[in-house]
Amino acid sequence: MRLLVARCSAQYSGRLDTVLPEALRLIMIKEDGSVLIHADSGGYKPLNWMTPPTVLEEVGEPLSQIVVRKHAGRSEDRLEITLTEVLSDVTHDMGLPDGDAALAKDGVEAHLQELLAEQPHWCGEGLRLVRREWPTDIGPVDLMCRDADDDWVAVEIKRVATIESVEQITRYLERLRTDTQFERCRGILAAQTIKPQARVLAESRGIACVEVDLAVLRGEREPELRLFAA
Amino acid sequence: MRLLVARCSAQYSGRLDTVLPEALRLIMIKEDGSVLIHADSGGYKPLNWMTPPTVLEEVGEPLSQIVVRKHAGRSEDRLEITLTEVLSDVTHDMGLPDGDAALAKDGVEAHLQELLAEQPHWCGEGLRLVRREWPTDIGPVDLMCRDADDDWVAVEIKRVATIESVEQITRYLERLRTDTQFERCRGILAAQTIKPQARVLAESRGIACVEVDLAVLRGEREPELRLFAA
DNA sequence: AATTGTATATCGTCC
DNA sequence: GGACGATGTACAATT
Repeated sequence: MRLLVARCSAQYSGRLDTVLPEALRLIMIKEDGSVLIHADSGGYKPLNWMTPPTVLEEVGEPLSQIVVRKHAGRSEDRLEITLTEVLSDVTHDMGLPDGDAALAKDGVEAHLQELLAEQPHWCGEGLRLVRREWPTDIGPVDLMCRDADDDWVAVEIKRVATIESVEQITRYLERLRTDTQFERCRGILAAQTIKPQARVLAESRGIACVEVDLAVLRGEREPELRLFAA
Repeated sequence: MRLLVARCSAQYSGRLDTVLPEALRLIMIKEDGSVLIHADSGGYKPLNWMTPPTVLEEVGEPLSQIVVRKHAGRSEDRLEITLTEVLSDVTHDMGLPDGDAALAKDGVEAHLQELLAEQPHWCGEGLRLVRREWPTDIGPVDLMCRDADDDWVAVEIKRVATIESVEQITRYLERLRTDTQFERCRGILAAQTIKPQARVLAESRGIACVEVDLAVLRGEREPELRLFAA
């Protein structure tokens, strides 16, 4: 990894065009060809960047320009960095990327689905799981269940439920209900958070909304009711 | 900006939980409290990060741990970085952020809308603009026009048009057509690129598709027809 | 290669 | 401050 601290300007041309006026910034060049320009503020996102695969070209001695090229579909992406003053230029050998050192995540939608599959009653009282990833010809229903009356219930699971989530389960229900077996099939939208507009749309379509809590699902916390029971 | 090259592991707990095993990485600490952990590959995105406002705590001499805290809603986000070997630790004073040095973008959806508002004929022959951002109670229609027959035409503008774009203009048309004044209102989807599936869906719904070229809209290039006229 | 779906999405803007 | 929409979304999984 090469780290350049330099006064620089940049021009990007690709999906759109950008101009970055001159200022002091960090230029990060990774072993795999990634190039990132970071300001000393602004969080997460680089001002300009290029993801691999790239071709780098260095111009001048001392270094006065870096051109990063990339083939993107039929045209070419190009990032041109002009350096007017290099304050620091160090390269660190950070070794080969270690596959074991990958980031492990916990608590994403897949986990939510696992937990709700094990405990479908959090989606609705009396629910029993029939199958996860129930196939339809427009995609799989996250959980297919039956309720206490033995009626079918399709559950769509999201970390954050939006209008689009409601459209999705609506499509599934529409599809399922063409089959007489499922013509009474109900829909439930289960999510860690449900956007207000999604809730309104869902309920206007007779789709129930359930907000679920990961910690509760894991048994790490009692349901909210108990908070007031003390 | 402080740049640490160190063998480190990290744990994040917030919207989800992540574990990052030990390896050699770059830790970037910005003046505004941003903290980013980058590997020597993988492009744009840090493995872990925290956006401002944050509270940083450094533990040990020599440095053996950095704890980054942040209030996120009702709970707390926490990033804990454990350092086992620090290879480099340099701080660069990069001066105050210069407002003039902000990134300037060109060619985003807003520009497309401006240009098409000035030259609506690129959306369809004989079109005249009535109003940009025509309000409906489910959101604004990008351009509301009338055609040569004085019929209404709603135009949805996208940089890249997808199925979702078709759904969006469909919702608008549905809404508009409930008003007898607009019951014959047509729809046009204008974009720099239109995904094949979006085109099929749009045309099956009687919504016209127009691919527009920024350079042509700006008069920097003749329309494609001329390319073959030489 | 193209499409789909998720994201600690991030980041504006508007209300 | 919350909700909504655009993003050079990025990125992975799947067809």
